[in-house]
Amino acid sequence: MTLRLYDTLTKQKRTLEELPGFNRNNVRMYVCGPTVYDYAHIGNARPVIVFDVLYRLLRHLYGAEHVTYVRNITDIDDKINARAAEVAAAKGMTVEAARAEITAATAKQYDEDVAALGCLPPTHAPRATQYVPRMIAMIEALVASGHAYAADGHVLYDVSSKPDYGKLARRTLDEMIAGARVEVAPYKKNQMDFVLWKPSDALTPGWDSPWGRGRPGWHVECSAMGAALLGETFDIHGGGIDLMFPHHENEIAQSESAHRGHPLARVWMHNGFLQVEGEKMSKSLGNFVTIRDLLRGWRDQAWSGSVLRLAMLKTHYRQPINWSLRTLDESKRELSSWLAPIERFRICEEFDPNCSTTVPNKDVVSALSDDLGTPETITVLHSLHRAASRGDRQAARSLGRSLFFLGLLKPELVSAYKQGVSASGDVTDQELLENFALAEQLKTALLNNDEEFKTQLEQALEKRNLKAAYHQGAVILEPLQIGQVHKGDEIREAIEARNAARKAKDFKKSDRIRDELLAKGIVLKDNADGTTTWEVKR
RNA sequence: GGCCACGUGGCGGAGUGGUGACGCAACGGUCUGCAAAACCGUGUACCCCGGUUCAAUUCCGGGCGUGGCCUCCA
Repeated sequence: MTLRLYDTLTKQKRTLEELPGFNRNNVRMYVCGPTVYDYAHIGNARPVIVFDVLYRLLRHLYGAEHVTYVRNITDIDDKINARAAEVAAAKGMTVEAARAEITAATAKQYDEDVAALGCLPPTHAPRATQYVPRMIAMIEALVASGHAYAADGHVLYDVSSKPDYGKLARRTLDEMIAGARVEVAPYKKNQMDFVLWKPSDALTPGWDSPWGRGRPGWHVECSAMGAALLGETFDIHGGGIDLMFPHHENEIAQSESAHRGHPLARVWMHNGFLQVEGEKMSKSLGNFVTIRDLLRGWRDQAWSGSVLRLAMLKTHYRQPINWSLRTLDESKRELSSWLAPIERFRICEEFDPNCSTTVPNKDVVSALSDDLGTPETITVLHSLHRAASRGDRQAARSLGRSLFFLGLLKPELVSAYKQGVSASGDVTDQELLENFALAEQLKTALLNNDEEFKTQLEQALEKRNLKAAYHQGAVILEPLQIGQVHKGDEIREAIEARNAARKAKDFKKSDRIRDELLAKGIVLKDNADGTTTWEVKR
């Protein structure tokens, strides 16, 4: 299987294995991670999910031990500093302590959010603060080679020192200057020169350097971390399309200049933007949605991380995506329909919940190998589902494995199946997903010591005849003990009474029972095998 | 103002120079006492105007619309 990926730098699909220097025993990917000063929003979720799928594909193609994935955490940043100054003043602590507190808490939240979306942890998640000496060394090298200059406490990259500056954004220096709308700092030689190092005052976190106490510029953080963990040239560099300029352009300039012209990445990948209900997502428009919001409940519904993930993968990663309730709802429907045969054939029992990967269907691999064709992948899943629904156990197995591979079927969900949550016969896949979403929320509540939210969720579970058991940070849902009076028993009794009436051909009575349940929002289904199941009316 | 994407049926969303992916919804059918579910089946879609071509939704040019970048931003 050859992997082809669209390279933003050359504007064409490249076959990874044919690129000079590619080594299948050492495949390296760098993706720009979050700046940790606030909750991650669903726009942030897109690259994380997209590149997680790529990471999984690379592990499958080349072996997990041969793939290194770095996703950094930016914990040096002026937005963070601004917030740190506020917190420091309010709590009477140093700015450095405040900065550390804010970034640690936000990074933890980020990890939880991303895990809920079914993403594997990257091989390395370096923090900028751990690499300041590397950054200083890189800046010194740039000054020494004439690509950078110190001025007025700052160190700036000299864009005129690199003739091909602008090659990623496909803009010449003249075009950039023509379009620029920013005031030019007086110490800059060229208008487009960007900061590698800037001075910090007493109220701003800073590190000692040859140019005085200061802090690195944003772009150099990624260049230094990438080089430290992946070497001068690596295979794939990813991120959102909005980072293409200036961030990635500047990374290229710095890294290539510091590394004797060696290219930074063999392939540059950029995911498209996300809108909410057709509008740009912004706090001022009031349509700003964080990952956390969605997992806790959005538009009066709890959404499982798997549903969000599927909704994100329905659109090809380079296309713009419109985030809407309708798409989420459809994703939920599709995912639950896929789970039906998996449950019926007890496919999950074949999986090892501790195994992070499993062998997917070959058509899935083939679709993904053509520039991450997730829409085509979903088509494959549908056709497997169709075959499985017709009774093809092999197809059900392949579907299950593929969903597992794609991160759409999580080990925890497998555990839930194994725990028999769905085996009682009166829980549908639809509900199972909802239960699972509750379990995920519960996990979040636990991690945040949010007792109120936890109690609220436990009550919601109780209404569904479930209770939560906690084992080493994992949440496992278990059916309530038999003997307790709960809704499920009432429904079961009603179903039994109705089936008795049906047997006696007293359809008037049986229909009345069904109507009574319907009035309570319970829909009955008489299955082909003679059993009767119920679900909550949609 | 400069640069760049995108515009496909009721909805989501692929793809292609010439027999209408795929899903959701809708409609018809099969099955079951009836429903529901499940299964089977059903669609004269490619923003507008020119051009190239035997043939364009697909290529080229122009227009309109939406969005992004040029400033922190996934």
